[in-house]
Amino acid sequence: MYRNVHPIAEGLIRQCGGRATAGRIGILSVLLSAQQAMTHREIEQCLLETLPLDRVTLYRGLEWLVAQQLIHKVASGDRVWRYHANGKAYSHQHAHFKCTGCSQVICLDDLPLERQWPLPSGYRLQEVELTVKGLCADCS
Amino acid sequence: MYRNVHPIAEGLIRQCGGRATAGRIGILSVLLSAQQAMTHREIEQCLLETLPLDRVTLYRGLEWLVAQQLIHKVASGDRVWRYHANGKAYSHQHAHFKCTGCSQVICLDDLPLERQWPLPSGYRLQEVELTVKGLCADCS
DNA sequence: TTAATTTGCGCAACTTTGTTGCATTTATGT
DNA sequence: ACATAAATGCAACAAAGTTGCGCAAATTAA
Repeated sequence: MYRNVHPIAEGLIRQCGGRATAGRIGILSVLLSAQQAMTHREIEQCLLETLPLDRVTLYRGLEWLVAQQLIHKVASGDRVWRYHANGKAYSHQHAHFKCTGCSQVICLDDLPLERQWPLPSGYRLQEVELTVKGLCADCS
Repeated sequence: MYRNVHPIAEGLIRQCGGRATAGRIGILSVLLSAQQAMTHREIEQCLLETLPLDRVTLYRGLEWLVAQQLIHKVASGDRVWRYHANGKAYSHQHAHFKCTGCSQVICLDDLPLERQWPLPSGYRLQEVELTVKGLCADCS
């Protein structure tokens, strides 16, 4: 399935001036064709048959892709990072929904985070991390 | 400093019908007199001289206090739980601010979380986790 | 096309955060 | 003070993530 996006992934990586290695292309392809944010584990599992990568390589690949802003990291409250490809739709700040049933994480684009958040005086806002938890359509 | 709150902590624990052990009283006292949410590490460090607790005991003490709703857990995106005493002000859902400079976490009571969050149809909301990141007055 | 160089990969070992099982100790009601 | 249920401490384990280093592969230069 996600093989279709290989050329796209490779193009994106080359545009960043980085080496287009099998690992990076594979990782980015998985994330590009994923519907939700994925954990390190899930990505590893997904690549297991076609491209078995070392844990460390996967971590470093993800780290690099985040640095290039091709993907972004999501902290969803269970001490595990999740990763999601940055489509045009996701280049801005956005909230996430985490299903307490199946643990899947999706992006909520409709939630406006660019509003004013009242902070104590002297405090400066940099980023807003909003995770709505609940049950998805399948689990409820 | 936090010795003053020992009797208060003990009272709160007894009200829950739990054993008033030195460990629980110590942990709750630290959190009651803390200005921000604290990590397991910070609490351990804080008790080191007066009441050196086993790591596991501390984890279990915190777990119990959370179950009794005397304290609450905060997930602040760095894979580390933080704990904060539940004053009256904190018994409702509220947001947190995490300083990207000094990593301290404070509670933001003014942010209304009880508003409507637009979710996909079929999705049911359970809980909202909102962390605003930025620089605190000291770090900016 | 080949050689040189830079960059990424894989392995092993380590760290941090948190959990589980079990024997011992302690708080509390009688 | 005594019995007992519950909390503690120890050891071992587990998951997520990081670091160092030699080797291999992707670019670049020749």
